[in-house]
Amino acid sequence: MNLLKHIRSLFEPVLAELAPDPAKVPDFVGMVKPAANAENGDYQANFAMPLAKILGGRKPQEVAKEIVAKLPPNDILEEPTVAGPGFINLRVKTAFLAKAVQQIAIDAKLGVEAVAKPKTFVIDYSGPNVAKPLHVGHLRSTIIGDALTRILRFLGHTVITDNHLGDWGTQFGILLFGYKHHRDATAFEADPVRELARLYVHVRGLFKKKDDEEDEAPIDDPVKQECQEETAKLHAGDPENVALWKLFMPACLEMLRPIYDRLDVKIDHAFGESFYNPMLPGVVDEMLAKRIASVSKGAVVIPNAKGVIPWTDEEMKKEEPPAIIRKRDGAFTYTTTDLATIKYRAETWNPTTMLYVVDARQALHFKTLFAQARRWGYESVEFQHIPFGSILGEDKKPFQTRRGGTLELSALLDEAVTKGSEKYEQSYAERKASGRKVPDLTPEEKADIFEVVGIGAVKYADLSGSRTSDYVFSYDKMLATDGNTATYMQYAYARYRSIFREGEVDETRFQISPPAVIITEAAERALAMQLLRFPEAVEAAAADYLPHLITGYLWDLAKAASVFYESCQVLKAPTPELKESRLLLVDLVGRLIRQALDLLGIRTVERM
RNA sequence: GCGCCUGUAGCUCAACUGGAUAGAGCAGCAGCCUUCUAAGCUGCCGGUUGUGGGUUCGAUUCCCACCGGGCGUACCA
Repeated sequence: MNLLKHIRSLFEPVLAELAPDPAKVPDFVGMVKPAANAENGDYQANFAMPLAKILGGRKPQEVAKEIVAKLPPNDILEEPTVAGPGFINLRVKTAFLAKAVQQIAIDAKLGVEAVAKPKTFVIDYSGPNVAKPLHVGHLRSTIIGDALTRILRFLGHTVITDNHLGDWGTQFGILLFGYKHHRDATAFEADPVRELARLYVHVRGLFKKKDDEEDEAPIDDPVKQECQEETAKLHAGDPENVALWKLFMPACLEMLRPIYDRLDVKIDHAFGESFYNPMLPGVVDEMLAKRIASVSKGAVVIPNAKGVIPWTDEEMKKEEPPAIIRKRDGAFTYTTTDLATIKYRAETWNPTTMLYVVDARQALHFKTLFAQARRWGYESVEFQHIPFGSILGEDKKPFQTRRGGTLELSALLDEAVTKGSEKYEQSYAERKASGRKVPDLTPEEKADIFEVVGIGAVKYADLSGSRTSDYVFSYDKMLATDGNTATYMQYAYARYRSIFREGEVDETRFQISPPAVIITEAAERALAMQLLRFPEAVEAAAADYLPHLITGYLWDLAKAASVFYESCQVLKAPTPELKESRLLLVDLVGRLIRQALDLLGIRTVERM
């Protein structure tokens, strides 16, 4: 049950009666919100002020009082109070809280209801180039895309994920060149994945570097030119190169496996660029036939989002550029591939919505693409670019290795796991030395903790900031044990879980027959309130594709749980009934932390 | 030039999309362990929300101008 929605629905009939324009009622209903300040209650309604104005300058306080008086009888809210310029302060009845908390205990989804009208989403994310290791640039797309997938599915939507692989690009030229000139035949036979990875790195090493800071070779680099020729031959259908491409592909896909496994990311499909390659001429023909595309300067272009193709130099300065779908030399572009992809996805899965979790820098590309795809015949599909900011180093410059190259994702994760393990071991030793309780852990359990903590830290850091802004990557900050971090949540989880071991309590029984919830202390009430807000957080996160609303919820939950845990004894509670009630609260905190982290793709451990 | 994003405490970030006295964490200061895991908790200090206008009962949020930062601007993806 979504408590906020529930309360809003109480006001709806009253507002419908009062508001002159029925179309405005949902806006007013939406002005019931969580209280900004807990001293003012649990929720607050802010619609009296604007409503008073519409009603011809009545006094807001009077309007507020009238609404309160007309509120239907219910067992949810205490008598609302009117304060300040006309705020209506709402306090949920404690008895209702207690009952509602008991109810979510038997719900596997902890109060989150399936949406009334499930949508079908196709989500495009991650999109690595095969034959090339994943690097830091793929991190955000992969993590955010995976989190959104989990969140939308949790709400009951159908989500189809499709990894738009770069499997037809210049990186294959590098492999083809390497295979032809530098391969170790026995090594390839024994382990093609490893040998191809070696060849890729080896050939990249043969490129002349522009300077030490850049990973790019100059255009006139002889090795690079040969690689490009190999790519061109592949695209032209050269039998030898096509055969080699087919030979390489399974190994290339295999190279991606470990990193996705490690990130706990599963993507349903992987229709890459190569899959769409045969469809590209048809796309261009169709666009020309429908008179959407035109020939400009030897290339075939589609108009910008405003439907304009700038022709003169003057226009080009003012207008957004068109998008090229066939270059002067006859080659197609990624816009062409994206159009073919839209067509295929629309025809195959008939989705309501297509999401593209892609770097904010490609905003213009998607703006143009979506506008023309609508004209092309897909106006009923909701297209959404889900942009995100760049990852910056602590120097505020694009995140790179110390030597300036792009950092491989596996190395980044290794570093996070290593740093996490060092911190953990140090803390573990200190805790033990000062006589505190620490769990006895096998080396395997410890290794698992390090992995869970390290990967979790990277993901949580990425997801906890607002999606659209750039974020500064810092191992120290993400692995901090205090503050809004994965480590903090994971530790809190382990701590609360330990109560059941300590008290030899089988907490699984709470899911079948939860005890009555007794709320006496302020900390218990505040925690109960927070336990019930999970649906609000999940629904808000899904509505705007903002995972950080879930980390925000987690943080609020964790703080409420801390206060409760410090001020209320659980195992030594004054009465058996209170002990049961508090055990249930602790169990729910644990389940909520685990579930919320799971929606973000982050794991927990039972002991740490 | 045009367009998009961005500017909040010393640092890293929030602020539920227009609501009440702008909140957290770190850093700094002062406290809490004969233990339900102290990787924890409590309190204090810290702000002209880049600047100046406007819209209105009310602006960090919306509009305009300016300043600073980032990114994008047709044959790479």
